[in-house]
Amino acid sequence: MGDGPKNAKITLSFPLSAAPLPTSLTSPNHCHGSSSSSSPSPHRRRPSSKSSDKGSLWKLDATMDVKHRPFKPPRHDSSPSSSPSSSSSPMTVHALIRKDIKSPPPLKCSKLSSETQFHRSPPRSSTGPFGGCYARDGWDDRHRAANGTASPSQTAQILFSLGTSAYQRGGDAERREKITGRPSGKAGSPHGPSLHPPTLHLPPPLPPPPPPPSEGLTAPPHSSSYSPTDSLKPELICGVCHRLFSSASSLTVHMRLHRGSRALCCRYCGKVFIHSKRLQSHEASCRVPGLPSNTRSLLARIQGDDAAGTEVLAGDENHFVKVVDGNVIYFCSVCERSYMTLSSLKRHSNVHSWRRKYPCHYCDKVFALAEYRTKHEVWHTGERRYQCIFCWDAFATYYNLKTHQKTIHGINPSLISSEKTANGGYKQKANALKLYRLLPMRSQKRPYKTYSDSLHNGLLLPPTETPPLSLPGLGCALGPGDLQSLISGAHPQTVSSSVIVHSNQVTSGSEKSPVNSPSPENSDSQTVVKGPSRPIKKQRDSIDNHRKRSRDSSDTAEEGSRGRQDGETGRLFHKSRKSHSKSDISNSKQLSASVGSQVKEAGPLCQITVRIGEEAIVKRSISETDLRRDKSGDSEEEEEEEDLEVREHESDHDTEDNLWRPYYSYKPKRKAQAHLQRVKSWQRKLKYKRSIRLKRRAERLKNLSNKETEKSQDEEEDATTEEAEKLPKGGQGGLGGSHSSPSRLSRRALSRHTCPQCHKVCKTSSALNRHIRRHELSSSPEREREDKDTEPKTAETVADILSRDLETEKAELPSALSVSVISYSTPEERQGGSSLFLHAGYEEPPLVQDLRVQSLSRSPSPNEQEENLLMSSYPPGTLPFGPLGKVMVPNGGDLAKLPFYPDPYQLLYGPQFLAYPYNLAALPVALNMMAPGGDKVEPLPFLPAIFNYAATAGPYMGAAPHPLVANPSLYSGSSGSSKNVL
DNA sequence: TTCCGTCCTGCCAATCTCG
DNA sequence: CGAGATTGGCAGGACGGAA
Repeated sequence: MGDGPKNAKITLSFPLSAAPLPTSLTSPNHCHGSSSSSSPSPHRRRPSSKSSDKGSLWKLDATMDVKHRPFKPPRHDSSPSSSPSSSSSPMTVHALIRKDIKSPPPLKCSKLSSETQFHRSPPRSSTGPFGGCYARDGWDDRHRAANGTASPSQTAQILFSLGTSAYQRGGDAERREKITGRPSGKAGSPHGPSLHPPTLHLPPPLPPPPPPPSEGLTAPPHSSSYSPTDSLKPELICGVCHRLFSSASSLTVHMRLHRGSRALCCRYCGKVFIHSKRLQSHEASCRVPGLPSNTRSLLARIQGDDAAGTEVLAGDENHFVKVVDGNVIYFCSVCERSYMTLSSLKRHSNVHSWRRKYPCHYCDKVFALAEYRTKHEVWHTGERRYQCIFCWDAFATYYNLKTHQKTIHGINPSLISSEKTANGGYKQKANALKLYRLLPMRSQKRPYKTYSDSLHNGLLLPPTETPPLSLPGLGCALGPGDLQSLISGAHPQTVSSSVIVHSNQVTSGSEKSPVNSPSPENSDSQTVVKGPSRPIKKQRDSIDNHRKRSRDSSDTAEEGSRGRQDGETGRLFHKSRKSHSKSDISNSKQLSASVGSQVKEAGPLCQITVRIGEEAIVKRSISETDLRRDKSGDSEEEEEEEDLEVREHESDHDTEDNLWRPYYSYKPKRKAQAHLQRVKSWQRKLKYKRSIRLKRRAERLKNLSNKETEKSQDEEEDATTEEAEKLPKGGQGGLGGSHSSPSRLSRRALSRHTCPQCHKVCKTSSALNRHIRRHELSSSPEREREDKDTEPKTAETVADILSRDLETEKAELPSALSVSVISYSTPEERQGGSSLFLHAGYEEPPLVQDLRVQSLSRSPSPNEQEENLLMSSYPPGTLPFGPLGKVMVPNGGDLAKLPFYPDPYQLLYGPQFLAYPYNLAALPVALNMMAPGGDKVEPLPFLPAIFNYAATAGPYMGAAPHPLVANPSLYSGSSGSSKNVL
C-alpha cells in the first residue's frame, strides 16, 4: 500500500499562493444566487456555467480543478488538476470558502463540488421546471414519473431536470437533500454541496487515506473549526496555519512559506497538518474503529454538511453507504463518487484498486472493467452484433448502427432511445421499441468468475500486495512501480486509470516475443484458471464446464496471456489474431452448437426469407435463443450434447454454426493508407488467397446445393483472410503486438492545447475547439431553452416526416421495402399462420412462416449476394419453438423485455406498406401496431406512445388489451385502408 | 467534421457462495 | 434450497484523439 496521493491534495492546497486571488472572489456576485438560473447538469453534460460571471477567474478555477467529466481516472495525466503544480485548487478553495460564507451554495458555483463530490448522484441536469417534483418519493418515483404516464416530452423534461437541479440551487433543496443528504432547510446554509472538501482534493488513491486539503483551506467549510472565519474574508486565512492576513497578497506570500514543506497527513481522515505534534494529537483522537479512514473522513465531511436527514452506514474500506430519505447511496471512499447501486460502486472500485485486470486478448491493453475489454475486443474481432432491422446490415457498435439508421433510413434513434437516468445510468424506456437486433455474441460469454478463482489466480490481491502485474504483451512481471508507469495517464499514486497500455508493445514484433514465453505468473495463473486449483464446484460444474471455461476467453490476465501464447513465439499480431480467431471460431462453434442444440429442440422462432429481386433468396432461421430472455435450463442432455460438439468443434463447423454465423460480418476495418503500405507484402499474399476464394465462391453460386459445406470453407477462409486484412489497422501495432490504440498512444501530441477557460489540455486543436464549444454551449443561457425545445421539435419532425412521406409515398411506392415478419407463439399458430408481421411490400402477400425483405429498388452487391447465399443455406423448414407470449402480456408485461419481434399478435389486417425512406412514424402501422382503418387511428396495445399516435398512456400502463386485439373481428380481415397505408 | 475507442453508470440476468 | 452477493452485459451518451 503505497502512500496516498498526498501530493495531490497538498498541491491543491498550496498552489493558492501561486496566483493572485481572482478579483471575482471578492465580488459577492461571483456566483449566482441559489435562486438564479438553473445550471446545467454537472454530470456528463458540459458544466454550464451559465452564470453571468462565467468568465470569472473563480469559475475558471473551478473548472480547472474539475473537468466536466467528474472522474476520469485514466486521464489524470492530462488533467491539470492532477498536476502537482496545479494552482487551480487553491483558488477554488477560496472561492468555495467565500461562497460558503457569503451565500448559499449556488449551483453554478458548485460545479466544482457537484462534480467532484456528488456528481454521480442522480441529479445531473440543470434545474428544470420540475424542480421539486420528486420530493415525495425520491428517485424511484422520479423514474416512475418518467416512465409512466408522462408523455415523451414530459419524460424528457423530467429526465433533463433530474440531474440539473441537484446541488445546484437552494430552491431545489429537497432534491439536493435526496442526493447529497443535505437537508433542504439548509439551502441557504453554508453547507452547500460546493462546500464539500472533495472539491479541494483529487481522488486520493488507495489508503492511506488521502490527505484532505490543508487544514484551513481544505477543511470543510461547514466544519465548526471554520466558523470563526464567517466574519472574515475567507481568502485571507491561511488554510495551513489559520493565520489571518489583511490582504490577499499577504496571504499569497505567506502561503509560499508552506510551499515545499511536506504536509503531514492524518492517516485516518486525511487531514493535513504542518506540525507533527498536532497531527499526532489529531490522529489519536481521530482514529475511530469501524470505518475505514477514507470513509471516516468522508463521513466527517458529509455529515458535517448535513447530518440531518441522512444516515451514514458503515461501509468497508472501499465505500460507505449513506441513506438519504430512504434512498441508499453508495460512495466510493477513494473518489467519493456516488452510486445508486452497490454493484455499480463495486464495479467502479476496481478502477482504483485494480484488484482485477482484464487484458485484451488481442493486444496488450488491460482494462479495469470487463466490459471495457469486451467492447474493446470487438474492435479486434470485427464482430458486428448490431443489426438494423430495415436492411439487416450489421454494425460493430451501437453508435454505428445509430448513425446508419439516421443517415440511411432517416430514423432518429433518439426517438426510441432509452432513457438515461439522472445519475448517468441507463434505463430502458417503458415503451422503447428497438429498431435493431442485437445479435448474440460471437464469442462465448465469459463465465462468471468465482471468488475463489480470483483469489487463486492472484488477481484479487489487494492493491497493497499488488502482485507483479502480468503484462501479457511484456511477458514479464512488473512491479507496482512499473505498473504505475504503465498506467496511462494515471496519477502515480492514484492508480485510477481504467486501462493500461503497454506502450512498448508498439515498437516491434520482436519485443513481443516475451509474450510467448509467459511469465511464471502467467503460467501459474493459467494453471489455476484451467483447473485444479479452482475451487470445488458443484457437481453440475462438470468437467465439461471446466473445459468450457478454460476454453473460454477468460477474464484474467492469465487467460489473456494464454491467448497470446497461442500466438506464441515471435508470432506477429496477425498470427495472434488468427489464433484467436480460431478460438473465436471455436467459441462461436460452441455457441452455435449450443444454439443449434436448442434449435434442435425448440426450432427457430421464425424464418426469414430475403429476396433481392430474383437474384437471391436467402432464408434464415431465427432462433429463439437470442430473442428470449429466459433460456431453457441447462439440461444434462444439453450439456452433454454441447460437450460433444465442443469436442468436435474443430471439425463440425458447419451445420450448427450456420444458423447464425452469417449474422456476423468479417469485413475488415478500413485500413489507413500508411498501414496499407506497411502490409503490402501481406496484401500480396492475400491477393492470391482472395483469387482462390473468389473462384470458389463463383462455383458456389453455381452450386447452391453444396453451399452448406462450402460455406464452412468460406468461413474459414474469410476468417483467415479477414484477420490478415485487419492486420493493417489492428496489426499495425500488431507487428508489435498491439492494435491501433497503442499506436495512437504512441503518437504523442506535438503540442498541447490548453483550454483558456478551464485549462484543460487537449492533444489536438480540434479537440480543444470542441471542448471550447462545449464551454460555450454550456454557458449559453439559450442552452436550456434549446434543450427543452428539442422534444417538441422532435415531435414535429415526426409529424412532418409522416406527412411528407405520405405525399412522397405514392410516387415512391415501387421502392418500398417489403418486409414481413411472422412469428408464432405455438406450433399451432404456425400452422395457422397467426402472426405479427410487417409487410411493406407491394408484391405478393408474404409467405407465411417467412420474413421477406424484398427490395427491388436496388440490386445486391456481390458481397450482399454472397452473404445472402450464405444465409440461404439456413434450413428452410419450420421448426417448433417455444411461446413468447409472456413477453407481450400487456398487463404486467415487461416492456423492457420486449424483443424485437414482439409477440405473435394476431395479424389483424393485411400487410402495410412501409415507405422508403422509412420513417419512424410509419413503422407502427407497418408493424401492425396501428389499426389501419377507422376514423381515428389507435395504437395497438403494445404501441409505444413515442410515435405520437397515442398521447395517452401506453397499453402497458395497466390498460386492458386493445379492442382490436381483444376482438379481431372488428377488422374483419381488412387489409388496412389505404388511409393508413404509407 | 467525422469516425472511433474509451468511459460511465443504472439496470438486469446469470452465476456463485453461503447459511 | 433459497437468499444474497458477485459478475458482467447492455444502453446510450459523453468525451477526446486521430484522420
